[in-house]
Amino acid sequence: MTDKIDISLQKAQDECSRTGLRMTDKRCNVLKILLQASGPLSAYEIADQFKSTFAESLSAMSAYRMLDFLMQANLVHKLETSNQYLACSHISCEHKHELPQFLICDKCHTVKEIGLSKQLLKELKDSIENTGFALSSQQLELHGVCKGCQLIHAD
Amino acid sequence: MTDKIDISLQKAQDECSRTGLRMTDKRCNVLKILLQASGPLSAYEIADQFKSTFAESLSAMSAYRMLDFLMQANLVHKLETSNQYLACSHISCEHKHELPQFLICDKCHTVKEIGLSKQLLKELKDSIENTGFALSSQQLELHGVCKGCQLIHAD
DNA sequence: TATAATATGTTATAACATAACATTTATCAA
DNA sequence: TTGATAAATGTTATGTTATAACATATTATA
Ligand SMILES: [Zn+2]
Ligand SMILES: [Zn+2]
Ligand SMILES: [Zn+2]
Ligand SMILES: [Zn+2]
Repeated sequence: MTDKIDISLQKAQDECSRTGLRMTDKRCNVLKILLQASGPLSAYEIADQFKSTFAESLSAMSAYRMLDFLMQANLVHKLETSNQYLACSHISCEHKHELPQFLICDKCHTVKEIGLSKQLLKELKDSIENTGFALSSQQLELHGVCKGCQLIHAD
Repeated sequence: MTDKIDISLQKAQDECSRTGLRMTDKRCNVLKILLQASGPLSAYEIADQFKSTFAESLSAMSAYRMLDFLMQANLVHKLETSNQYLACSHISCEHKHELPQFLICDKCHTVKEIGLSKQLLKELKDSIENTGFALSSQQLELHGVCKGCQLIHAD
């Protein structure tokens, strides 16, 4: 049985072939680590996990370079508010996002990549661009407390 | 003539007195540097400017502590996407913000603290909280290119 | 195969942030 | 006023995140 991670890796490979990007083994394994991770990881954590998972060295410097590649390929996002990296949730589906949006739980540190309504995003975009400011495709990072943690830490 | 910076400093003092927060000379001078700055500054830049402006030492460690205080007092904001600090634009007015919003120009690095409409913020908040996620008062940091830079760097 | 371009390895260092403990200054009860 | 306490600041060390610079290896392609 091929699981979701394998499907995502295959899709990532295919997409890179199609667009002429070079998905090397190491880059693929960095992506694999992020796909398997239960939450976002720092570049140094990724390098450490790479070493223990694949019994192969990877310097933090290399991790940063591979993350840069994966971000350019839209396979990985960086959380700018926490300096961590995560695999895009939409690799295995066809869903394309112009403006990724993340809900970050400050208790358990899980991150949910959500899709706000087109309507709402349009209003937000219009409202900002009316001031003359040209938005680059930047993401929304919203912090708070997830459902699970609200139940646990009810105080 | 008392300028806007002096008014802001006075207001900050008053507000601290009222709420029992201790606004020391050093803290006040850190705020002054941010009020005078043409853009957001890193903690280390603040320490450097403090030294040259007031001919008095300030370690980066102290700068961080004073920034923490000023943020708690809602006089200073931190840009989480660039690790920089700036004075709140609304010290001298009565305007209170629950969710500060920043437009950050990636060319000239100026930052504008804006106020999106209550209506739009409510829609955004509702839309997120419908997923069960409880937003903490987090800010929006939106990157792009400001009006001025669009004219200059038209390419 | 020779050449160039790209990817990765390696070392050093810059930039951002916190920990831990000492000293000074402010607050307040006796 | 003074002594105890708490808060602020000084100081040093260290942890964390990120980039620079140059060497070597791998891949593409002419
Ligand atoms: Zn995504
Ligand atoms: Zn949670
Ligand atoms: Zn503000
Ligand atoms: Zn600009």
